[in-house]
Amino acid sequence: MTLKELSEQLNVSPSTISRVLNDKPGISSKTREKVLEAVKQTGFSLNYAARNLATSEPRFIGIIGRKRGGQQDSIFFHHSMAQFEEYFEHSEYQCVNLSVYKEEVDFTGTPLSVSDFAGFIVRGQSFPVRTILTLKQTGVPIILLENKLSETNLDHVVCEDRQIAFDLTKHLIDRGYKKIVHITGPESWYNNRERIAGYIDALTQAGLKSEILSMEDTTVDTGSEAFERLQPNKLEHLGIMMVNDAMAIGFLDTARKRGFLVPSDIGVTGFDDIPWARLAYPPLTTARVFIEQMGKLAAGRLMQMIEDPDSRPIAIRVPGEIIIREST
Amino acid sequence: MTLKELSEQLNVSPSTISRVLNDKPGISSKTREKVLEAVKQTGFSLNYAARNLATSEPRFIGIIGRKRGGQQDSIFFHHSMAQFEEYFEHSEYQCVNLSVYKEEVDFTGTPLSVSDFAGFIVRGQSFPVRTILTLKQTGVPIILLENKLSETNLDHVVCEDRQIAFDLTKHLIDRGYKKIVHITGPESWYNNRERIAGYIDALTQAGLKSEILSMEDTTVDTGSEAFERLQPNKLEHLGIMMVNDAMAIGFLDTARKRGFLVPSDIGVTGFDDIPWARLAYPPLTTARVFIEQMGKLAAGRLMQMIEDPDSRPIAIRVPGEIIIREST
DNA sequence: TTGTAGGCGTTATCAC
DNA sequence: GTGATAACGCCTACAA
Repeated sequence: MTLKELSEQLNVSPSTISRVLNDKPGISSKTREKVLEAVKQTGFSLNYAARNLATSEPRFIGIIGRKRGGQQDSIFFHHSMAQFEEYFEHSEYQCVNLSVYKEEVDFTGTPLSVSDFAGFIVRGQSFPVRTILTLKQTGVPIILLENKLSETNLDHVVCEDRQIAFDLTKHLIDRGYKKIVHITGPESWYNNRERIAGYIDALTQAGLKSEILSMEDTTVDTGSEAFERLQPNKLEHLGIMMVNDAMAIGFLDTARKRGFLVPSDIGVTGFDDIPWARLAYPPLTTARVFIEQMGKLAAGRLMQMIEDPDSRPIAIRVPGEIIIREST
Repeated sequence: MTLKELSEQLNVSPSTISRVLNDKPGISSKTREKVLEAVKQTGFSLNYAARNLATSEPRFIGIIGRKRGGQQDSIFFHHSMAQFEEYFEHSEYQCVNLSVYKEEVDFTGTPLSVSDFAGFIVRGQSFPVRTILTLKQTGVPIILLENKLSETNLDHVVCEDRQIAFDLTKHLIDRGYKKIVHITGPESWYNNRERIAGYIDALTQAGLKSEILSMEDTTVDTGSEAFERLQPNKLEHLGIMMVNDAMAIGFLDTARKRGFLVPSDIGVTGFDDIPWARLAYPPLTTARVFIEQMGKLAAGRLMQMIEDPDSRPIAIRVPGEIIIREST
């Protein structure tokens, strides 16, 4: 059904209905109610295409992340996606997931183009800076979630990576581990760099020497691999501050297979508190990151940016929470 | 840039460019190439809204599932979503996730309406039949993934739930467990019913008595709870055929805490082979379900249905693969 | 407070 | 083979 058809039924003009449906002023409450009632009865809804053609106001929110095919990302993906969708549900915006396996966001051959987007949420680390900068040049508001760019001023929502890493490291020190190693992923990722800084802060404060092992990725498998590369011996009484839970769980698994006792021979901390962390054996000491809250904050801030395109970029930082279990 | 603007640059009419871009016949290869070249140069792309308004051809694929807030769903969600998106990437269609917490799909207040959708993929179990039937009445092609409706003939992609459940149960019998219990979720879910059938098939064949415990949900927590409800004793030499991995992992965790040895006191099998199954302690015997492949099949079949709306509904069934680890 | 008319960018139909 | 023209359904001046 079209506006015109409905208007004929109601003996009003299409514009009147349009005004009611767009909450425009200057309509008598009597007609307004009559229209609203009829809309409800008939289940009428405005045609997106026609509407967008007339106003050229974009109605989509693009959620962008890089798919890495790994399992460790799926929980974060799911939880933050759910927050975005919930936030924009029944708003005038529709979320669309634009995550790609490649390094570029590419609309060719796609029904949508950049001009259909009111804003973008860019999730996570594994995106080249160049790609984000290209996106920025479109002029569409962008907010980064779990990332931050030093190259340019972009709104972003991150957790207090550095502080949390500091706290975790300090916890290992307090537990009395002799040598404390940090195992991390690519240093091109913002949060890895921050966590390294927090680790070093804590060691420096305690007068200990730092040792960092960087892996190519941050999966369960690279966690296992890290154990093999490290070749720990029990006398070292090692404390491991892992950059995330998935790696920590892989590390724990291999340590157990090699006959190491956790936490007595080696202590391990994770980062994120994914649902499986408490089910690891032994249950993983880690830091809870409030990803749902962060997702909601990102969506809310993006909405502000859309409504007020001139607002200056801000940083939103969400604290974490250390959760001590039996792996330390 | 608009078609008209581009046409002025090129000294051809808008219709000509439109024809080229839509692969219509009746264009000299010279003009065709000239246009294609200019489009590439300028990065021009057709306006979705205008295009849709003119053709009224829907360009969206709706992915529908019910969000349950649990973690156990996220891996399946992520993996199948990734397959849909990959399949429709650079097609004329755009995937949109319409998953909801409620029981209805509701477009009110949303920029999109039913008429924007070329097809729907309905994922998983936790949707009332009524909702799916309502959706069906729109006339838009629908395919069910990991579900099947006896109420009506709908295309669907499922795994061989019954056969796999049979194989898992048989494995427990072969391992010599005395009493074999099946722990499942709501019987309103298609795959739970199928798995129960497979379990009973195997027990009947072996001349054993069945015992089924149904829980409200199929999460890690309900897995733990199932252990408490069952109150096993070691003399029973129990084999547990769990309806999924998450529950099995919860069960294992609690069993260990209560001092039970797996697999000697109790044997446990999962279902799905989620990435965490091999990391459970002990590593979980389970059945691998090829969710990526199933997602791709669903997308492909939906595409066929869109192209040929009269094709008769079919069932696609994908076998699983038993993976024996140390929990049995 | 309400109605009328023109235009948004594309496609389809018809004419050349 | 190509160009003109009329829709598609909605919004927004402007008119009443």
